[in-house]
Amino acid sequence: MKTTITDVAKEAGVSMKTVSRVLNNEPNVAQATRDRVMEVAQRLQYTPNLAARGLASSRSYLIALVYDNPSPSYITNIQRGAIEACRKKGYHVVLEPMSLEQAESPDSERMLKRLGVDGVILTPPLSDSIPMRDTLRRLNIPHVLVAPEESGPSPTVRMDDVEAARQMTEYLLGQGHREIGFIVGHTEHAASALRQEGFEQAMHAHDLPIRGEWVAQGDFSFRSGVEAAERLLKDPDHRPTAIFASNDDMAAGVVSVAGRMGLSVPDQLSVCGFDDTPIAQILWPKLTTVAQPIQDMGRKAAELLIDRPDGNNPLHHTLDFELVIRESTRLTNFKASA
Amino acid sequence: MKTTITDVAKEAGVSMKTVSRVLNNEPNVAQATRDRVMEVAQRLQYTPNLAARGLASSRSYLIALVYDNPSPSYITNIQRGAIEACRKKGYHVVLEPMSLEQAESPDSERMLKRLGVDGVILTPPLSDSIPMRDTLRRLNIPHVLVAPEESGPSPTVRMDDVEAARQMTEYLLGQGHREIGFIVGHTEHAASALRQEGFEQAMHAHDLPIRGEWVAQGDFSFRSGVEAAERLLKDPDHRPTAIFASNDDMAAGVVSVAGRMGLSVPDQLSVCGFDDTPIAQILWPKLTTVAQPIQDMGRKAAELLIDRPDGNNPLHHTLDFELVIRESTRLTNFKASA
DNA sequence: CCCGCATTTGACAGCGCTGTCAGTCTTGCG
DNA sequence: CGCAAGACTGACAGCGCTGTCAAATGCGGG
Repeated sequence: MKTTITDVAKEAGVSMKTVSRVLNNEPNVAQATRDRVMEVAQRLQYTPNLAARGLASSRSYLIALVYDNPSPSYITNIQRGAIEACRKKGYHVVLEPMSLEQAESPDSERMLKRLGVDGVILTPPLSDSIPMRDTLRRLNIPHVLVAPEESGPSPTVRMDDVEAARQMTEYLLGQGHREIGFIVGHTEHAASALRQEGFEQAMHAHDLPIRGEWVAQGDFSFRSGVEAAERLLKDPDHRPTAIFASNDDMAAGVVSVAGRMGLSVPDQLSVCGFDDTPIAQILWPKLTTVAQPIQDMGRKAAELLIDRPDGNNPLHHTLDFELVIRESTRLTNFKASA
Repeated sequence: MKTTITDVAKEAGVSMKTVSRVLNNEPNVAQATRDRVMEVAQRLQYTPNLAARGLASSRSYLIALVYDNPSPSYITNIQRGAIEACRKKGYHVVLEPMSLEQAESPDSERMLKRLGVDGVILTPPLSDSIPMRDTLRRLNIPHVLVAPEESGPSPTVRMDDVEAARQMTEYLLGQGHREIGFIVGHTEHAASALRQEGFEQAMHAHDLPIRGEWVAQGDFSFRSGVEAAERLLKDPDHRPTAIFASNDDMAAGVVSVAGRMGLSVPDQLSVCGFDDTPIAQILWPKLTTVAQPIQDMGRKAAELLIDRPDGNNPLHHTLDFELVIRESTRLTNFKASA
């Protein structure tokens, strides 16, 4: 037998509406009444019915997480953060994975309308999709982008990819490396270009050339890291002393190739990644990388959706990253010989 | 402006109820009427409102995924499968992570009641929690356990952990290994004991002793794998020729320790894991492991929840695993010397 | 002691849909 | 040709809650 708001109202000797007010923390309820209602609700184990609430108030208390991200650790972290924020406010997270093509087709519109979610969190690369964003705007669904760039009018939660890549490169330079290979990420992810940009900024700042043969294209997958590394390291007489991969999976690929080639990491080759996924700590040697505040981004995104900040608050939020120096990078040997 | 069922009804010249019938695939609608309604619904881009539906029919079209699982790849796979099944039937997946303690506290009850989900998928180790299962039964919420054992009246989707571990051990034995170390998984997971059981069955079948000093306790984490491996391999004069870890993360720990000790895998030490997580392919050498049909389990679980099979169908479903032989295991060298 | 205002409370409609049940229209068959 | 058993359709109530607006209450100053 479910307890309804009517039961609570009767038991507490007030109207349904008053109970509703108490439960929604609305003002203009006498403290005594409030306490009494709370006590009764507690005692009767009353739980409001989400569907009814949603129907009456046209809010669903549902936040959709829309993503097309193959990295389990990335999305579980976003999920964790979003759920954490939602829990506090009585919201729930529903999952709506969606390929880029789907997202840009009319399908996506139906899915979103049907559920009637109160907000949508979009993660890369969907957050870079203009059609997707347009659809959301047209449907008038509040949304927050987890995206590397602040583009357009939608609120964004981001990390400074350029700066992070710049600092990492600076670190490598500080370790004496001059011959640095770079592996670019998936072209569909806006972050890829930004990380590359950061890398190039640092190189330029030190008047170092960007050599075409030491920049390889990858796609964020381990396999692509392997292939890129094979290309970067194929000439024994002319190898970079360090390789900066745009994410950890590709860095793992580099480490793997180095191992196969008998190159010791970090003694003969420094390797660093980006993201600080679990693999960074499992790899041997442990990977130097950039820790993204992914969970915080998920949390922040959900918070922005729930307590819809009024115009005065900033639209875009940049969270802090952290360079994590582990064992896969070290002072270059070749410095002395120069 | 939202289109409601009334709009469609008017436009099609039928009653709301008939529209409802068409949309829910109920019988007893003339084909001509059905077609006309469908056409209109399509044209008006009508999408039923979930909340209203839920309120009227006391179904929410929501399936909750309740989990307390630290492995991103495991839960994303379960998610993938569940979502796939839900999509087909117009259901959605909401995430309710929950620690074991939470699950066994009254908190969980409120969360579940509040949402009013149509079903719950429970993954290990929550699926082994009696209080959690009791709560669900008491609340009369249909649920499916993704669990290694068929215990109790709740439908279960599982994999035969004992048999898988037995076969993997048989494989090692077939490769000539006799001195096999085993790393047990997290004690809270029922699967741990089952995998150990499978290992022991195979050993017994070959009249081989289970040596206490070659069975180490782990907790499914990389770190615990490292510690276990250090213990298993500490005596240079008395080492196992193969180590069977109860999951891939721990196996990765073993590989890492072997590397540090200068033991070549698989030449001097064969290592195998369990689960076939992404790391198994990233590791060098690639890990021999057991591929669990995790995504299929998620799908199956959701399907069972949605098309509530009547009593005649089997309650418990066992899906097939697969031994994945990669590069981390090989014929033992020591066989010849014996 | 009464009035105006702010605070607190409640009555009621209705959100968009589906369950129930009664009504109408076919059809098959004696 | 008539009638019962279906096939099909619609009217209506109401799911459990909140928004609106009106009513009641309390309080301080004239």
